[in-house]
Amino acid sequence: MSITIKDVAKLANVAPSTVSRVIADNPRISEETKKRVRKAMKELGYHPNLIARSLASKSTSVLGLVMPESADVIFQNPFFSSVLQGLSESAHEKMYALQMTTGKTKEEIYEEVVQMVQGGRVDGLVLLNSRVEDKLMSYLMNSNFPFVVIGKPYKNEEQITHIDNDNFRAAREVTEYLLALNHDRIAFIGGSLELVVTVDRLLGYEKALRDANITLRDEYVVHGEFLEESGRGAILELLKLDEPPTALVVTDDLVALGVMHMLDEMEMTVGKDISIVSFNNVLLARMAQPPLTSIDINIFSLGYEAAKNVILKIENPREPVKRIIIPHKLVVRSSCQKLE
Amino acid sequence: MSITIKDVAKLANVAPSTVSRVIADNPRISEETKKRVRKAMKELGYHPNLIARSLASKSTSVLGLVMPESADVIFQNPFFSSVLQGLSESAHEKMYALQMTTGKTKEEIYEEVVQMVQGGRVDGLVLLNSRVEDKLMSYLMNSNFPFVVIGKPYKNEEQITHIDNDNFRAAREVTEYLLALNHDRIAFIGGSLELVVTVDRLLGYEKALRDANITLRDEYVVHGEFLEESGRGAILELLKLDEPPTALVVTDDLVALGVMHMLDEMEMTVGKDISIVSFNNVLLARMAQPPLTSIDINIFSLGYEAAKNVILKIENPREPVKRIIIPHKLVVRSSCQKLE
DNA sequence: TTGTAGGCGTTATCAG
DNA sequence: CTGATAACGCCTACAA
Repeated sequence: MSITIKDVAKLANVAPSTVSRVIADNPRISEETKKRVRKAMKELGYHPNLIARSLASKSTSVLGLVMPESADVIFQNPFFSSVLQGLSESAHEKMYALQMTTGKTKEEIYEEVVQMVQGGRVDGLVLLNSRVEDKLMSYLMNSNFPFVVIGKPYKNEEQITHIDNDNFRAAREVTEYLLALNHDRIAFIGGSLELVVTVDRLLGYEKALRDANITLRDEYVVHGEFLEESGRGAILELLKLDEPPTALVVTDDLVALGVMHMLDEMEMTVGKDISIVSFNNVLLARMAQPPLTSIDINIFSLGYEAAKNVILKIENPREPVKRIIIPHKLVVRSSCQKLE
Repeated sequence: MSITIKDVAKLANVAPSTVSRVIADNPRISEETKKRVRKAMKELGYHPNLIARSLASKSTSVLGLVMPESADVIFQNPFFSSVLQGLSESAHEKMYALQMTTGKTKEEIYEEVVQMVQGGRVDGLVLLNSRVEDKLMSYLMNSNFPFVVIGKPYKNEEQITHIDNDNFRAAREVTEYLLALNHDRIAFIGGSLELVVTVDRLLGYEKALRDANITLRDEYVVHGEFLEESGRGAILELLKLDEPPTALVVTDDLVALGVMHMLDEMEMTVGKDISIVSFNNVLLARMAQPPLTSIDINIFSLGYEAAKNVILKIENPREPVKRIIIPHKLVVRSSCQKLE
């Protein structure tokens, strides 16, 4: 039997409602009684029952994090940790707690989210939008529940607040970087095409080539998972070609690492025999051998801004829809060489 | 205004309490009314209010994850992702949600935990026990609240259920492995000595040397953070010695990577000029150049068993204290060489 | 400035 | 097998 507001009230010789008001720091309570009540709280070691409070006030101060389907892939990627760190820091500043979904399939996650939302367990959601997630988003839009997505929503882009990089431009820039190094046989190794981020980056790559009057070749574009394994398969295909590429745009550091490993087994030297640029600039990029030139997309900020913006939405339901673009930056290391 | 149990009751022509019983699948309700009630729930799109349920039943089906202080270090380490994945999977199987602390300092985290516990927000806790955390643990023990720790508690080991590896033995084994390769100048690069895991591994290392009749040298033992940077500083010190070590036992893959990087800059070849074994066997170990020989400590299982065992404690308050040892395994790759 | 009373949506206890 | 009714602990009109 734990200490309730009534126990405090009794000890302080006031009504329970007064105690409640003191907790909320209601200005209409005299300083004197506030002091008395606070003393009683201390004495009894009182801590408010957050559940009861939530029930009465219909708000929880909890943020939900919706993991993408096939979460095992994301758990492997350092990207996730950094987003989480950003979310955590932001949530903490605004005194929100963080709760995450644990489901694996799309259906499980959908059910979990509905439970969270209808069950009143969270005040808002951050979607780690990986796959196209139609059903879930339309549900949330219809129920008018506060949420933001990290990445670009597959559709209804104009009606959903989202935090993203300008992936199109970033990809164009890295490709132009390679072009400036005199490469013209540049291949693209991407994640699943179901992901908007992959598409954006692919388009940026294509745009840069087209602007440079270089014909696009289908054989130069391959796809896989955001995992190290997929990099290995991809590179094999590319090197079998009659005119193998001299440079690679890889959409993820982890994949790039797989590529490099494979290349190494084939006795090709990255930064000499072949050039690589990749995306995300996680710790691995710096630690790779040779260190990878990579686009830093500021992952922490993606998370930080995401949490900040759901909270904005929660606290002001008429907060406008926003599209927040986190800046990126090319970090040049030594995985690329200038061609003569 | 959302659908409540009363609305369902009205539509199904029963009392609210009956609806509640149907939700709980109480066997004393006739199949027929169950069917009727369920139909009504479907029709109205009813979802139970979990907050209200929690208030009435005094249980939340939520697990709390207590992050270590200075969480930024752990966020950088792939170790964390894997533990989280294990926790998530286990929690999901038992239909528990997962909520994590977001505080940064020891004090903030303590306050957060007290709020969670007294506030009734979680049914149990998993402590990612990094630093010595006296105050928090004694609070939890005194309040008799269900919790387990991942790693070995600094004290009260016999009274706290914890999930750990046999780090002493693991360290002894890797050291013996190096000894078998004819190394006798073996150094130890460890994380903070405040961490029990570091101490255990150091002791194992020392034991192996002593058993082999090799004198311990203080200069051969250096410490840092569980971060890549600390590896760099550590190795510099060691190589300045008159008799620099020929082999290194490093307590974390990330640190080992830092070491390797530094070594590389100094034009020393790992696996030839110097041998390295490390701990954890995260993805990076496999991807390193050369691939790192590392002790696989089965991180996923640490998380999985942790969640499983708090839940056991929650559901049976008289569950005995347990010490669960997750098996480890030396994964030999190519970072070590046999000395002639 | 403070107290009273009703309600938040469930579950649990007791009757019947 | 089912229905009232009283908690659960807090918040918030409305009164005083």
